[in-house]
Parts: sequence; C-alpha cells; structure tokens
Amino acid sequence: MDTQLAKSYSPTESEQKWYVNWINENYFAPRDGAGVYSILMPPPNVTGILHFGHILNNTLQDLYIRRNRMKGASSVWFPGLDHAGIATQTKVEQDLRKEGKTRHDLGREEFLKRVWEWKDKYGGVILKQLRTLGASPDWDRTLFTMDESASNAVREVFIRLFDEDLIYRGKRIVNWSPLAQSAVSDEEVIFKEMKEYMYFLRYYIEGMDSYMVVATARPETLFGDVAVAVNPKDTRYTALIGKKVRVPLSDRMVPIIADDYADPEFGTGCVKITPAHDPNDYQVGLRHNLEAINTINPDATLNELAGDFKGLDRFEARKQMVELLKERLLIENIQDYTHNVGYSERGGEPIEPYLSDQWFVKMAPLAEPALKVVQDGEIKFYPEHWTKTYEHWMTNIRDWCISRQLWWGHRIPVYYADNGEFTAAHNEEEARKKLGLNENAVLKQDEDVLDTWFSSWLWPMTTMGWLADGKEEVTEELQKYLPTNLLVTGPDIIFFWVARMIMATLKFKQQIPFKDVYFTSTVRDGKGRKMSKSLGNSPDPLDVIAKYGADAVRFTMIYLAPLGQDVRMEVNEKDQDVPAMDLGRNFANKIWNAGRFLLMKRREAVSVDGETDLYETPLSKEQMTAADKWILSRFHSTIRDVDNALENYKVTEYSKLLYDFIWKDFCDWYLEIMKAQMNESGDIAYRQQLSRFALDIYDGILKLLHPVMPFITEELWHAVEDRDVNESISVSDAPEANEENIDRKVEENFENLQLIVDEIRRLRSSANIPPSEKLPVVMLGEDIDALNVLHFQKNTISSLGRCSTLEIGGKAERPVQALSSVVRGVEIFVSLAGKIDIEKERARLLKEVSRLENLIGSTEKKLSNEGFTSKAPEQVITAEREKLASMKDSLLKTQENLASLK
RNA sequence: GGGCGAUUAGCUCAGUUGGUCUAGAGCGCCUGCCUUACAAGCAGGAUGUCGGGAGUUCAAGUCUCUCAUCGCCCACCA
Repeated sequence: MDTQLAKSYSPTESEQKWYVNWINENYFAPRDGAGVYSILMPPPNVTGILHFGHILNNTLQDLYIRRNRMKGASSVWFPGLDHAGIATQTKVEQDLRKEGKTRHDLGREEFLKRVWEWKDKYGGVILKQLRTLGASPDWDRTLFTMDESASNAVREVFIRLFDEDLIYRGKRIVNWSPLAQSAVSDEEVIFKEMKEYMYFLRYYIEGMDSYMVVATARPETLFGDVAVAVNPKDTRYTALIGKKVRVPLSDRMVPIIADDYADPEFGTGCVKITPAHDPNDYQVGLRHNLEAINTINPDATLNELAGDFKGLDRFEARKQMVELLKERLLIENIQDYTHNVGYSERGGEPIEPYLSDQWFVKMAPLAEPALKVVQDGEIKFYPEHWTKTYEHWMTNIRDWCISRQLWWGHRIPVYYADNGEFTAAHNEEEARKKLGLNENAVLKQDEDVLDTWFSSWLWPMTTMGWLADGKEEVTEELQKYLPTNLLVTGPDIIFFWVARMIMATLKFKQQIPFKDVYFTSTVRDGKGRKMSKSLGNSPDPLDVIAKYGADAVRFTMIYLAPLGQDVRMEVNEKDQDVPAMDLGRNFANKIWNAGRFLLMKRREAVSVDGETDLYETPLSKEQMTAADKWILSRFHSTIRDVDNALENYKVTEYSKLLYDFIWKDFCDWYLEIMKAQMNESGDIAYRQQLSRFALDIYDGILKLLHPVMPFITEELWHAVEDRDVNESISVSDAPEANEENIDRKVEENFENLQLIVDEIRRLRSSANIPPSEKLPVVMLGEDIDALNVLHFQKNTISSLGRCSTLEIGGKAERPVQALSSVVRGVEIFVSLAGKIDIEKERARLLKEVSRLENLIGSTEKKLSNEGFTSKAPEQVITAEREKLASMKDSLLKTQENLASLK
C-alpha cells in the first residue's frame, strides 16, 4: 500500500506501467470460468491510423470484454488486421512513384515483395495505438487477412462456391475505377450531386433532311452508340421506328428502336443507346441483340474508335467534342443539368461504367437464410432500426463483383486452359484433373485478385482457425466461441461486412456469427461535420490521450455516445484540442481524490493504536447509521441499474449512473457525512470499521468503473489496499447486486434529510453566509416520528448544514430574527440575529406563497375533475391528495412565518 | 423517388412501458467560498410556449396524424 497519493492523478505513467503488467501477466488471454464470451474486432486496415471512430468503437468492445472477464466468463477478444487491397496497393504505388517507377516496372512478384516489406515496416501501427487506449484483446491471436491460414480458407471457399455454381464469370458493366484500373463493388461507389450540362444532339435521319434530338449528359460516349431508343407508346416517333440515324461526328448509321426504357417525359423522349458505357443501355442492348462497342480505355482515355479524340481523357474529350459539335451545328441546345455522379470511394475520381469480364457471387441463395436469422431475432441489432435497412438490402440484393484488377490480394484460384475452358482449383495439378487434361497441359492462372471483403466475410471463422490448413473444419475455438456474443461496428459497413459475415457463416458453418450487433455512432465535430483529416477537424487521439489520459478519453466518449445517435464533440482546430474531455479528466480526478481521502481516513483510524485486526469485523446493521444504510442501498441499486443498462447496450446510461453515484451520492454526501461520523466517535474500533465499510464500497466502485476506466481503477485498487503487483482488478470479481441491501424506505428517509440540509444551505446562501460562519438552527413540526428521525441524525445535519447549535422540536421555540422555510411539514429556522434583511426575506416568502398558491390551485382543479378521480389509478390520486395536503400545510406555515417577520 | 433518424436551457445531450415531470445533467453564465480529499473543487442561483399544428386520453416531452427544418442510407432517367 502506498502511504500517500499525489494531489492529482497523472495518467501517463500509470497507463504505461499497468499495460505492460497486464501483458506480462497475460490477463487478456481467456481464463477458465463460468460461461464464455467473445468479440471479433473489426480488423482495421493495415494502412490505418487511429481516429476518434476507432476510439469509440474499441472502447465499447473493451468495455464489454473487460466486464465479462470480471464476471468470470472465459473471454476472448479476437484482434486482427485487414490487408485492404486497394488502399494498401495505392500507398505502395505512391512510394514507388517517388522513385519514378510504377508497379509494372517491378513486375508482379517484385511488387508484392515491396508490399509485404511495407506491411512489415509500417503496417499495423493502429494495433500498437490501440494499446495506448488500453484495449485488451488477446494479442496472441492476431490474424492478418493475408496470413497463410486465412488465405487457405479464402481459396477453399472460392472453390466450393465455384463448384456449387454460386460463383460465376461474366461480362458485365461494372463500376470501374480508372485510377486503380480495377473494378470496384457497388458499395465502393459514392454518389455526389454534380452540376453539369445536358446536351441535346442532332441525329440526322437516313434519307431525310430532318433529325432527331437526343439528350445526353455524356456526349463523349457517342462513338459507342448502337441505337436510338424511343418509347413504343410515344406517338411522336412511331413513324420513325425501324429507320436509321447517323451518329454525330461519325459515319455510322444506327437503328431507331422501340423500348420501354425510353421515357417520353424525359428530355426529348429519345435516348441514345451505348451498351458498353451505361448499365441501363447494356440491358437494352441485350434485349435488342445490339453490339456493345467499347470506346474507352481502362485509364478512361478514349480509344481508337474515337478517331481524332483518341487518347484524350474522357472529360477533355467531352469538351473538345462539344466544341466540334457546336461548330458543325449538331447541338440543338445545352441546358444546366444537376444529377448524381458516382465517385470511387478510394481514389475519389468519377467511376466509369465499364464493360468487362468479372467474377461474381450469386447472392440471392445466401441472402435468404441471412435475412431470416435477423428477422427472427436470432441476431439482434442495436439500435434495432438498422434491421430495416438490412432487410431492404437483403431483399433487393444484387450479385457481388469480387474480382479486382489489382496485385495485392488473394489471387483468384482459377486456371484457364488453351481451349478457353477453366475451373477453380487448389493448384494446377488439381485443375488439370478437373478439366480432364493431361499433366503436360499448359494452364494460366487468373490474373485478378479478390475483393478485400472476400476475406473479411470469413472473419468469424478464420479468426478461430477454420480451414487454416484448407481442411480443418472444426477447431476448439470454433466450438467454444462461435457464435460470438457481440460485434461492434459502424453502420456504414452493414452491407460490406456485417451482412456478408452472416451469409458466409450460415453457409459454411450453419451458425450465426454473432448474437448482438452494436452499431456505433458517427463521431462529428461541433458543427456536425464528420471528423476527417482533410477538414482538419480530427485531432490525433494519441495527442488527446496524452493530454487528458486514456481513461478520461474513454469515459468521455462513452458518456457522450448514446446508442443510435451521432456524437458531437467540439473541436478546437487551432490547438487540435477536444475540450469535452474535461468531463472525463475531472471525473478521474474526483475518483482519485476520493481514494486519497479514504486512504487518509484509514491511516488516521489505524494510527491510533495500530490495531488493524479490528477491520475484520464488519459494521453490523445495528451499528449502521441511516447514512450508512443509505449509501449501501444506493450502491446496490446502482450495481443493479448498471447491469441492466449494459445488458441493453445503454452505455451512456451506465456511465451516467456511475458518474452520478460516485460524484453526488458517494463524494458529495456520503464522504461528507463520514467525516462527521468519524469525528463524533471516539471508539477506535468503530472508526476502523467505518473506514473499512467505506473502502469496501469504494472497492466496488472501482470494479464497476474498471471496464471503462481500466488504468486509474487499477492504480487505485493497488493504492488503497495492500495488494501484490501481479494481482489485477481486471480479473477480480465484478460486484453483484444484493437485493437485501436495497431498501426503498431507507433511501426515502435519507432523501428527506437531503432536502432539509439543502434548505438550510439555501437559506444561508440567500443571505450570503460563508461556510466558515456557523449559525443556530431550529426545526419544528407536528410529526413526532419525522422529528425523531431527524433527531437521530442531528450531528450529521448539523455538520452538513454548518449549524452552531441545532434544536429539533420539543421545547425549542421559534426564533425571532430568522430565515424560515418549510420542507415536508418541518419548519426550518436559521437564526440571523441582527443581520437579517427583512425586506429581502419578506419578498422571498411572498414569492414562495404565490408559488404554493398556484400549485394548490392546479392540484385542486385536477382533483375536482371527475374524469380524473374516476379513471386515474388509485395510487396516482392518493399521491395527488397527499401532495395537496402537504402544500397546504407549507402554505399555512409560510404565511405564519411571513406574519411574524419583524 | 424510397427508407431511417433527429428537433427538449446559450451549447452538447438524458428523459424505459403516457401519471412522483413543479422537465434533468454536463459545459457556459451569475453569487458566495482556499469549509481539515479534490479550485480539475465546494455551496447556492438564473435560463425551457419539450420544432409548429391537430388528434387520442381524466392525464402527452412521452402515443397517432400532419407540416417544417436538419442529418444519414438506398436507388438513380439518358
């Protein structure tokens, strides 16, 4: 036991000390216990850097894993890292560019070597940063999605799905990222509203002098036009169907076709059909057996079919083509046009709809069972309303484009023979067998890699060793920890990841991956903007932790992040500060000082004769004062409420419960009362017992708080008791609510005392009396029992109310020069002989009289309403009547006091 | 276009099944205090037509409808 605590808590030192200790003692590994509990950490990108979203997310996970660890469950938090295909490849390519090289200069193998080197050197910084936050995953289980074990599972899954015809290859219009020169999934496209132009182009009709006007926002694609469509019901154009028109700036003649896709209301009712460059046009093309002419290169420049415009970037080409069209009088009109344009989530450049061969997963068969488990409540979402979003997506699901034209990722295990046949296999040998080829046949493996999420969706299984060698179906971990208990993640990846994990785990393990999903709030700045690097409104959490302490940051985040609501935190951009963190910092300091105080009192109690063994005798019920019973009752009801809040993922409530209990009940009231109780008793044994009693509650407070504030609670847990360094609060037993200690009556009695003390303080304060000046106080009333209770707590009231003398009922007389008030039938007089400001006091009492009169009026009105008295429940009416009686009594007494004021 | 969420004190937000709500907390503001753990503190105080309107009910911040404003998600017509 430390003999003394510093005046305030300094986090940095103790954070480092205890984290090292936790690691050394291996406290994050599961221990045998009652029940199991597990959480999968959403693997951060290997390129990731800690931001406030991570702070919130990981604090939540840590809170739950720590709590369950303390509840005795064998608990594992599975950590890991995502290889993040595009993000990582881009990063390494940027580095290469500084050397004036591209990935093609190095070649695939050499390039991948560079990526791995980069990964070993810079990757996974975020996992180290998580330690600063105090996160307690079982680090020994850290999995990287490109680890051999994960790759084995990915390959096996691909082959199984391929063999089941759930994976297929197809020519489709995909979202093409010209920067990455790869396909991306629908989920990786972000639509932005753009102000552009609608061009009305003239398509001259064959054999006629007239033209059709076709509206388009993308004139640069016109070399790919293969038709002009009109609606079959659109009588304006009926006569033209079947005729041909000339594509502007070219010699090509294309047919006028009838298709419902053309909307007579939109533009001119005529739409150009460019199957290779628009997903809708592609469908029209299929219906009418039209050729798809690709006029754009993978880097979004125009190809040789664009004639003079060949080699120009698509937007430059648009500009130049429009000029030429104007020159040749082929433009009827140009209008402002605001529409949504898809941008690449990663590269930020506009997505190009691009016709190419890609690999897809058939989603419908996988989605059906995945939808059911959520609808049936097997998997619960918090907040619940996300199930609607989930249902909507799952019922309108589209096939998932999983191929990426990148190098960094899991290579698609598909082998092509010379004859164009192909199959998925573990290796060439197996592929030859499957294709029925002889062993000398030359095969070529698919060049593409898989979407990053194709490994992420197996996360619940690969983290537990599933198919680590490509075969192992059942592992100890899978049997023990699947399904996991909780997934904490952002709602932004509900489709990317959450839905797909549910599908994959159901498909391959016939189990749900997790029971509860907690969708975190988005962290925003004071203006409601999402925190982002580019806006400069996202301070480095490590700096903030260094300034306030990890516990303070954790507590503040939890306190501010209600379930289902965004979190707003004022950010001071100038010094990159988050002032809200004061809340947690001040709270930590409060807890620290409460410990300091208790330690001091304990030393005082012990130092009298050094008899420590008396501690072992607990304070008996008979010895307990009303205040002791009250704090014990409050403590146990807080435990109960905390359990409840956490079970329902109301973490904000959890933090508020503890904040209020510790600050208000324990520190403001109980510790102040304890001072009085210690002072008034000369009994050494009693003082030691009382100090023991308070410390026991304090010990429970630390434990309740530990999941959210791990460091300071560990520090204090060791500071206030004689404990071995190797012991840890993180594996101590969580306090349990004992209903026997919860006593509503005791709490109500104490609330009376609080009201009376409050009133004395208020009277003193109204006359600006400093705390150092003690005044005589008299209390009168008719209710003998109530006065007796107060009499019992005379010393406490006297101490808290700073009374020089305190007379309660009996022979006490109403003092003359006094401030007065009435609380629940008890009249309180604070003597202020000679110093009373009669006019001020009169005004105060008059105000009170009118307040009471108003309330009495409205309550009487309510009670005389027959609808109320006949329909409201009995106890509500009784409560109203009691309230009325009490107010009338107060009114009477206040009026008397007013009259006798001289 | 479809869906979801929000709107409560100057700011950030609590407020579970409608009745102890005479609507709370933190920050900020005002007053008095270095009262023997804590000035990162203690005690006290002021501030709200609970977004507007209508309805259900004896009773609405809470339930229903409607309007307004803001935010998010999905889809996307050239």
